Amino acid sequence: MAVLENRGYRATAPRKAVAELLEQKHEGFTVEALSEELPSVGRATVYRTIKLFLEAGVVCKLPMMDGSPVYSLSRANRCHYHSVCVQCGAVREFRAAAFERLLRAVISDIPGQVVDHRIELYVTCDYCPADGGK
Amino acid sequence: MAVLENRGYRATAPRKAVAELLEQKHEGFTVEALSEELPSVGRATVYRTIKLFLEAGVVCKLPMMDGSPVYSLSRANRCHYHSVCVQCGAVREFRAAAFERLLRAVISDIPGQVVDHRIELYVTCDYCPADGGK
DNA sequence: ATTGCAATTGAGATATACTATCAAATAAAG
DNA sequence: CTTTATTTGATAGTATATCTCAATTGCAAT
Repeated sequence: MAVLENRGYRATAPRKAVAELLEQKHEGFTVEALSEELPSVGRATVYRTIKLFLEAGVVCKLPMMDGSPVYSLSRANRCHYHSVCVQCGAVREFRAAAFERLLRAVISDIPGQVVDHRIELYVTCDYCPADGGK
Repeated sequence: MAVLENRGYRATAPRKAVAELLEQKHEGFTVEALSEELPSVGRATVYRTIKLFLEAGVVCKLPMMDGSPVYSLSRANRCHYHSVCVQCGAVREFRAAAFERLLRAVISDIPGQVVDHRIELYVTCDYCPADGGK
C-alpha cells in the first residue's frame, strides 16, 4: 500500500482491501478469484489496483502454458524468475545469477536492442493441492 | 500441410489456404490478421487450423509483454527460443546450447517436476518497419 | 466543519482472443 | 454413388481485461 502512496496514489478503502487480501495470497492467483473474494469492491477497481501493483513491481504477471495469466506477489524486487505449477498455479521465485551472465552473452548476439526478457519454468509441484496432496 | 496429413488430418481447401498464407508469413503475426487476409475461410477454421499447426510444432505462440499473443512459423523443429520486437512483432529464433545446460542445472534445484519452460527476449529491432525504417 | 475539485469508484458496455455448438457441406472408403 | 466420419462456418458464449461516465470520496484550503 505504501508503494502506491509513494507513487502518488491515494490510499483508499478499496485499494487497502485489495492490498490486504494480496498479502494472504503469495501463491499464484487470478484477478478474477481475487475479485470474487472481494464482493464489496468492484471488479474494475480490483483490476485497476492490481495493475498499479504490477507497475510498482509488487506483483508479477505470468502466462501459463495456455496463455492464461497467473499473478503472484513478489517479495524480491531484484531481478528474478518464476516456476509455475501447471496444476495448481502455485508460483515460486528463483534467482539464477548464472542466467543473468549467460543472458548478457546471448543478448550481444541478438540483433536490435533487448528491452526485456522472460524466463519461466512450468512444473507439477510436489504436494500439489490440486492433486489431492499426493 | 504434410505435417497435418501425417497426423491423420484431411488436406482440405481451407487448411491448404491457411498453410499457404502461413509460408508467406515467417515473421510474427496474429491469427486475427491471418483471418482477415482469408475472407473465404471462416474465422473459427483459421483458429482451428493454427491450433493444429501449433500442436504439430510448425508454429509457435509467444506472449508479448502485455500478454497478447503473436504467432510465428518455426523452421527449426529443435528446441529454440525467440526474440520478439515489441514494436512490429517480428520474431526471430535463436538457439543457445548454453541455456540448455544451465537450465538442467537450475531444474535440479527446483522443487517438483519441470514439465516445460519458456525463454523470451523482447527487443526493438533495428530497421523496424513500424519505426519508419529508422 | 464546509466547500471545492481532482482522484477514484462501480456498473455496465466494449474489446480481444478464443472456444463451443450444431446443422450443413465435404472428403474418403466401400 | 452411397455411406459415414470429418470438417466447416455462422453464431453465440467465455475469459480476461479495459473503457465510459456519472456518482462518490479523499484531501486541501478556507
